[in-house]
Amino acid sequence: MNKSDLKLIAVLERTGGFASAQELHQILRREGDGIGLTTVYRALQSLVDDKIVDLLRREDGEAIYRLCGDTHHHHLVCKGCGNTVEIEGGAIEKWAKTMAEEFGFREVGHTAEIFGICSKC
Amino acid sequence: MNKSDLKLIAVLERTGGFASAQELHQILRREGDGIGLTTVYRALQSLVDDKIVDLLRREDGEAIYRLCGDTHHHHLVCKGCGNTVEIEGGAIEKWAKTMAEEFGFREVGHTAEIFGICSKC
DNA sequence: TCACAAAATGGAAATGATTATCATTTCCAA
DNA sequence: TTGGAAATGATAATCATTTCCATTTTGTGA
Ligand SMILES: [Zn+2]
Ligand SMILES: [Zn+2]
Ligand SMILES: [Zn+2]
Ligand SMILES: [Zn+2]
Repeated sequence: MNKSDLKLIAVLERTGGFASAQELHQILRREGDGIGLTTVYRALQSLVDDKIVDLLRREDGEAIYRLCGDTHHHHLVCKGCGNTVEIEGGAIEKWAKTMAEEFGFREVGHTAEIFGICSKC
Repeated sequence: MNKSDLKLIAVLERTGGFASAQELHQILRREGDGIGLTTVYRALQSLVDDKIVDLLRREDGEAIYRLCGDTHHHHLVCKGCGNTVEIEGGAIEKWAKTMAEEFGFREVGHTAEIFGICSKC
């Protein structure tokens, strides 16, 4: 956990929601921080490894990042404003386990996200 | 539905599982078909629009495609061999709907995939 | 405080998937 | 047959991400 990691955590806290590496880099630059894009990518990768931020993908495949709680969870994301709610996925966990057993899969993981338009939008 | 679309459907039928645009292009080229990469991308995009193929993403964000049934469903994918099972997600559908209602979201969609190691691997 | 190795940093170039252009070819209905 | 629309594919352009590498910063023992 070095200086750059902390900078990224700070900006993610400030912005909330998901943002891409490029966007986070621009924000920091705009604020006068001379951090390099390479360092932004490195810090984000490190934070993902440490499970401090979530990585998921926009529809076009671009990686987006968000500060997250420390427990396994899923997201409800607004396609309008990007507002995000962390939700708990009891039903999913059970479903994934059941399906995996039924078909004889092991070392099982899963992804599940919900997206729509929030009440404000 | 033009000639190229049919070629792509044919090769996807033959290979089964997911493959990237680049991989599908290589396969066709290897078989002597002079189809261009551009056309492969166009055909795949068109098939996705028509809901004839599924588009999902590798961990690195690369798009992968697979011929699929015509009803809403999810996937159980082997990380070893790529073998894929279409599964039905009743629990997910209910979960997504419930969560969306609880937080006042509308026009709701969702993604859910399970991945692991199949019994053969 | 000083010297020095390890870690961190950032700019530039490389990579690789996807998309945009555009000239040419194929289709097809009149 | 013919004129225009649709399809095609080579090439170039985009754009996110990674690699490389030289420089700077940091930490530590003498
Ligand atoms: Zn919203
Ligand atoms: Zn889960
Ligand atoms: Zn397998
Ligand atoms: Zn579903």
